[in-house]
Amino acid sequence: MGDPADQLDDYTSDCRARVAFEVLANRWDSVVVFTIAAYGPMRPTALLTRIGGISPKVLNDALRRLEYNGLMERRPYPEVPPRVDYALTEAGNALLEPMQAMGAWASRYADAVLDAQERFEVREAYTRPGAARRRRISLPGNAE
Amino acid sequence: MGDPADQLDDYTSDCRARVAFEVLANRWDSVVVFTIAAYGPMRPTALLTRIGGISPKVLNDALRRLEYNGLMERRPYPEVPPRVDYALTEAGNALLEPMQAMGAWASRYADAVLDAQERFEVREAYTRPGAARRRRISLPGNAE
DNA sequence: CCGCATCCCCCGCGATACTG
DNA sequence: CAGTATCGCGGGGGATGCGG
Repeated sequence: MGDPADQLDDYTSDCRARVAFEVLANRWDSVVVFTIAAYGPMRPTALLTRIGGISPKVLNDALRRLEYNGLMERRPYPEVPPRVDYALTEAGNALLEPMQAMGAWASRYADAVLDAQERFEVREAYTRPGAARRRRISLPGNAE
Repeated sequence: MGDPADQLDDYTSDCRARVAFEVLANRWDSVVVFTIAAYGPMRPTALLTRIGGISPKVLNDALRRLEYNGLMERRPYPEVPPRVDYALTEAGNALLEPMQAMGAWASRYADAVLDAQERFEVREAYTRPGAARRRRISLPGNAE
């Protein structure tokens, strides 16, 4: 864990390291993983209320994608009414620690990011009046 | 760094931790950050050849987005022909360690991810013949 | 050499409505 | 309750061409 170049071939040749970011690249995937890591296997409805602000369809998309990527296991029970829950796989569990490292970075630098966006927009408005809007990072307190 | 619930409020309330993933959510952003972390400030053309497989336009998009998010600093020189280079900010540098943690996970589990995708598709072909194609993680050795 | 302007495609998000 | 079917929208990836 010293020289960044140690992992560099992972990017320039076959980019293996990128896999870690791609499996969490979508908006809700990391939220779902983290929630289940914190509370254990959960049913979709529980996730809906626990997370908040996510629709059933989008949650289902996320769960299937996580299953597809091997981070989550779907566990259906042969009952009626239907019951299912989702649990982390070994790979999903192993991802938790790196995710916490990213989270620690965020709690330290999230304000810096938002400030940078703010200053960038001011600067751009001055030098390029007609500039296209950029994609801000959307936080609940951030909503327009 | 023990209980995942310690960071959980970051997700359910204002989702601060998500910022860390959003700033690297796009395909090339992590590659660019990592390359510059390894080799120091670089000019766009150098990045183009070093990284490979990325077009000038897409690289420029990535650089501007990274600048917008406060991870990179654009440093133009008043010369002709024009010269520019990009360097990591403090926030960008601080991101390197968490990124390496993610990279370590990837080198351990990337194959598991690809296997999971493979098995998922086989399973799905059996139970849902008309299923829509899913978005595979694209690696150079992976290209169709 | 830098990077902007276009154009196209794909896909995730989100809302809504419906079935077993 | 779990999951699917649609539809619209927005935005990134990629290719190409132009201008400072």
